[in-house]
This record gives sequence, structure tokens and C-alpha cells, in this order.
Amino acid sequence: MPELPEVETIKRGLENILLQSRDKIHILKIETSSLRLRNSVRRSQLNKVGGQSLLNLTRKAKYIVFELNDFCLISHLGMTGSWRIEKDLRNHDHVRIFLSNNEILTYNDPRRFGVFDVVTKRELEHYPRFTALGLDPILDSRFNGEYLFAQIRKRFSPIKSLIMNQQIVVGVGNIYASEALYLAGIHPLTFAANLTRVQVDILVSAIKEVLFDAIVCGGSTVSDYRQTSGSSGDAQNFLFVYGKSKENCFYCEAIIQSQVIVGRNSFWCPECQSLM
DNA sequence: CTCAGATCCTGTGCGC
DNA sequence: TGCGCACAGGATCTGA
Repeated sequence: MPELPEVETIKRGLENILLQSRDKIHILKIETSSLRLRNSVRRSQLNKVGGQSLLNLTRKAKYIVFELNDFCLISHLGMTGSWRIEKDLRNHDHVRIFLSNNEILTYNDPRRFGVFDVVTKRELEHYPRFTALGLDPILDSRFNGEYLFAQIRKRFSPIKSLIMNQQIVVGVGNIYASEALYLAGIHPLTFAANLTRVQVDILVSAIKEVLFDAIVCGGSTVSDYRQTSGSSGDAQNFLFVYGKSKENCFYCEAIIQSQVIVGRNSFWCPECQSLM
């Protein structure tokens, strides 16, 4: 479900709810469902978070990290994960965090592609899922044309699959990959090694712009994504190509094309995006 | 190492 | 109305 802008929006929503009160909120206990997500949480770790305070929230790639006194909770939303504050139990609720303010913070995930983990702060420094991550286009100023060009200059796969590769650049998923390539005027099937340095510079700017604008809009609600508050995102109203197969290009009115590229449906304008 | 494809799941929407 | 199928915003594993 969520790409960088959606995860960032959810993280900010959780910040408003969990970190704004005068008294620090602490965790009473955490319960998990019997069905496992992509990982399984060590029960011994889970039992130690009782009494720990919620101190801070950060986003690492598409992960949300809840910082406690001695531990960190790690959450990846997969395709269909969501967090909400509600006492009622719903189908597909997999993690319930009972809070000292008498609220329950609940993780729901029908497809169970998400990750929920509990690690010590020391373990976080070498957390396996974090060690190979590429640069963050929003948070890390080292993500520039020089970096991306060096990463892809010898790669012979379609550029779209490489900007979705989290080991190169994090946060870009299937929607914003198509959108960024459209903005940059680059055909998604272009072999990465064929891109010029100038094109890569433009692509880097396009990725930053697409993600930044989507954060401002509160993320894209294509089917079921919701902000923590429950409201829809707004960015889906500003998409140019994603999901717009057979519609007219906003600028040139050519018919938007679509094709599965490395397993993911991809959208582009045949006039505005040239294949190198 | 690199790359394409399969895989983990459930829900939804479409065509018949 | 009901059924089967294709597809869905991600990451990881396998085998070529």
C-alpha cells in the first residue's frame, strides 16, 4: 500500500496523537494475533516493553520506528497495513498496543505483508532490514545526480525497477516511480545504463518533487490507504499517469500506455517520455 | 553479482 | 446473483 509519502503522513499523524500530550504516554502491554506477519516477534522482547514510554517517532525508508526508553518498535506497512486508535477489535487486527491514556493503538493488515518488530536500541544499530537501505530522497542531501548516476551507470535493467530498488533509493514505490519518470520525460523501459548524466539529474529532481508534493497532499488514497486520522490522502488527485491507462496525457493528449515491467504495472506517455 | 519471476496473503472488482 | 479470475501501493527468495 504505502510509499514514502504515505508512511511519512502516517508517522506525522501518530506523532500528533502520541507525542503531543503533556504527560508522556507509556505502554502497558502489547498483544499480537496468532497469525504471523512477514516476520515473527520474539515473545521475550514483547513482554519487556511494558512500562516503557513513547519518546519519539522516526521514519526509516518505508519503516516507522517508535522509540521507547530501552527498545524500539519497528513497523513496515507492507501493502495493506494501517495504524489506528480504537478500542474495538476488527478483522485483521494483528498488533494491539495498550497505552497509559486508556487508548489502544492497533495495527491492521489484511494481506499480512507488513513487519512488526521489537528490538533493543543497540540491536537497532545493526538491524538487518536497515543495513542495506539506499539513500532517502527527502531526508538525505547526499541523494543527488552524482550518487544515482554512479549507482545505475552499469545496470542493465529498466530504470523504473531501479528507482524502486530500496538498496539504491528508498521510498519510491509503484505509483511514484511512474509519476517521477513521467515528470522527468524518461520512458520506464529505458535501460539505466543508457541514461545520460543530465537525464539522471532531472530524474533525481523529479523523484524529490513527486514525493515532496505527495507528502504535502497527505499521500495518495488509491483504494484503502488512510491517514492516522482516518481521512483520505489527496495526492491521487494530482497523478498524471498512474492508473490512467487509455486516458489522455495532461500535456500532449497522447494516449497513456501501460505495461507490466518487472512484475509491476507501469504507466507512461508515449510522446512525453522517450525511450533511449 | 545481476536480473526476472515467483512467492507470501486477503479483498475487490470485473466479465461471464 | 454467483463464480472464477486478475489484480492490488512491497520485499525477499530462487534459479538462471
